[in-house]
Amino acid sequence: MPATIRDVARLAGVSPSTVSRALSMPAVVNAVTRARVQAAAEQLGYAPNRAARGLITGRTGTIGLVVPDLANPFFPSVVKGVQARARASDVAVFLADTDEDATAEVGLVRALAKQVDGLILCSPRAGQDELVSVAQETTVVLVNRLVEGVPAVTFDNEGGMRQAIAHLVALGHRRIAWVGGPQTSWSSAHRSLGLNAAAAEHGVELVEVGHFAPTYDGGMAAADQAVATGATAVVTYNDLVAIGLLARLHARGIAVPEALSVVGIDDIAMSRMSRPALTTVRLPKQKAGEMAVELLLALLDDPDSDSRTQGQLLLGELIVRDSTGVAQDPARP
Amino acid sequence: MPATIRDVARLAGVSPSTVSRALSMPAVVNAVTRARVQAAAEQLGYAPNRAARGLITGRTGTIGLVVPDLANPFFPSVVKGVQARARASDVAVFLADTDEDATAEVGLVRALAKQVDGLILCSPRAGQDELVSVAQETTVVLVNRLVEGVPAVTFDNEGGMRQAIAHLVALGHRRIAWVGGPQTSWSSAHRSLGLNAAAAEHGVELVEVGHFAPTYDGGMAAADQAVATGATAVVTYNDLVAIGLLARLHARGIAVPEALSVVGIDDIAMSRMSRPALTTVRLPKQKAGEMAVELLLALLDDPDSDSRTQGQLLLGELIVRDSTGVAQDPARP
DNA sequence: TTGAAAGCGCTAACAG
DNA sequence: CTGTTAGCGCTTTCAA
Repeated sequence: MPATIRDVARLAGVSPSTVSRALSMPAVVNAVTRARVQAAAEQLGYAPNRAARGLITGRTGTIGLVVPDLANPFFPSVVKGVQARARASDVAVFLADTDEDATAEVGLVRALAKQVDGLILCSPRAGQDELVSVAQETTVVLVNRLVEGVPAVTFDNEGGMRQAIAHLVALGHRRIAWVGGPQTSWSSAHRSLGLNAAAAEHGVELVEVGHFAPTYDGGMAAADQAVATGATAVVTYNDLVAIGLLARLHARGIAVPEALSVVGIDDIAMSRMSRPALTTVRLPKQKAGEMAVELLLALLDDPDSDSRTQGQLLLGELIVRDSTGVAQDPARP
Repeated sequence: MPATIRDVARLAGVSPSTVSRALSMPAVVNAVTRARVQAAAEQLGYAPNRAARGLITGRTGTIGLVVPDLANPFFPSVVKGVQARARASDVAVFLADTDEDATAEVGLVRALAKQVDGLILCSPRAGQDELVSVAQETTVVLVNRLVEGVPAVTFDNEGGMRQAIAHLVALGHRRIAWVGGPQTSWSSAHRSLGLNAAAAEHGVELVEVGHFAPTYDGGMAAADQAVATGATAVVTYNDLVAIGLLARLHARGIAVPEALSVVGIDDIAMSRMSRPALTTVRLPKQKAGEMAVELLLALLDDPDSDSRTQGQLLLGELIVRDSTGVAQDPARP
């Protein structure tokens, strides 16, 4: 039986409204009354009932976070960031995992929307139109996805790919393969763009070897095609794919980095632990989660804030490990 | 401006209470009225306001889930299970990550407790007394931790260890090392117990090499001591430790499984991907999450249910991969 | 600066 | 089976 505001009021010898004010607009009540109220609240271990407050303010103090698959190590990092930042502002987080099901995602989002002040959708699989329509009904912040008119926190895919190419070119690679992610993936498309642009700038060849699942098995599947391109280096859609690719190369006896260099993207914890350790473009995943909350809270406080159109762009950082090395000189085979 | 129960009532030409009943106790209202109400609700896209409902029923339709560290691949699996099962019963999940901070954990749990119907604490780091005290204030289900009088879903550590030992003994190992987890870890203690019992039964030696962080780095740190025991096989606190240990063994040029066999516990996704692939005891992590929700909901419906005392014990399953092999015959060195 | 009163949206008695 | 009434705990006018 938790204490109510009336219990506090009675104990402090004031009215409930004064208690309410003393606690949420302290500036507006007399210092000594305020002290008395605070003491009473303390003594009773009073905490306002959020449901009751929400009923009247229309705010729940809760945000929703939707991710495609927690088993993908990319997402727990983002979730941690969201959590941490949300807690700092005393907002609770509803978490939902869609299991990579774009259809279920939309339903889930709509259901969640009614219970929260705002939503963070991380790498949503839904179509653009659906996202726009959801964004019209609720305050939404996207992470790792850009949709016209919807606020978002994204990674600088182009810049990251530019760094990867610069690194490989510096090592002497002249023919580089790209193992793309899912056909519909927003980030895969942008990574490809950045790669092509950077390759063109450096005057090196970029060979795309199609689309694969963003998983270990996807990487296993992609390996042989990557090898067949004759490239001396491969960049993959993400680290999981790179690690799968590494496994298949090992099975085939193809040495990394001696015969083929491999670069991943994300810098998940596993990348450090792979053999050889994986060169990758680190994305500030946790930071992205934090910024998404920040943006969402700002939007909630001031819906007309121009962050609505702007969003945030987070830079990636090239992490060089053992999976990239010097290309053989093609003149001396 | 979402539709309220009065909007629906007006459109259906009935009173708000009838709408309420038609929607939450359909059996008790006339079929044709019910149909009319349902149609009206549908048409207006009506969804009951949970806060308002909670205010009166005292139920929020929300449970809290607390984990020590989402970055540890064990936990996302549990979370997925919790999610899935909770969604099936239309309850939302508040997720909190304590960052392995036992002190913060208690505060977080207490704060969360006021906003939810019940709590699931996964591998809590808090002390036994604190857990008991929390359990007195709220409905709590523990996962992967046993505390007298608090309902729990746990894994059969003893049984799992028995399987691991049986496997190693069958391969000819006679001296087996155990790399323990954190000193205060409930599961580490029980795994040690099971290992010792099984070793005794089989008449083989078990050597404990102390306590290490339950991480990749912990495994790196443990490797040399494990080797120094002269054991031909090592069982580690968890897969992450095993994989770190594998890395250090590789660096030292110690072949696995030829020179040393390694067994992990958990079967995280990474275990399949390690080189060599890791033999491990698979724990039904997702299942544990599902069962925890199930138990919690049962307790919520019937607080006197005797599941309170019982809890659930989930069995582990030995998964044999390449990291275990036949021991050398000590007679023929 | 404080109190009284009204009401957020819903459900639970209690009549009818 | 259905409507009326009251009230969950809180915030917010409106007066004092």
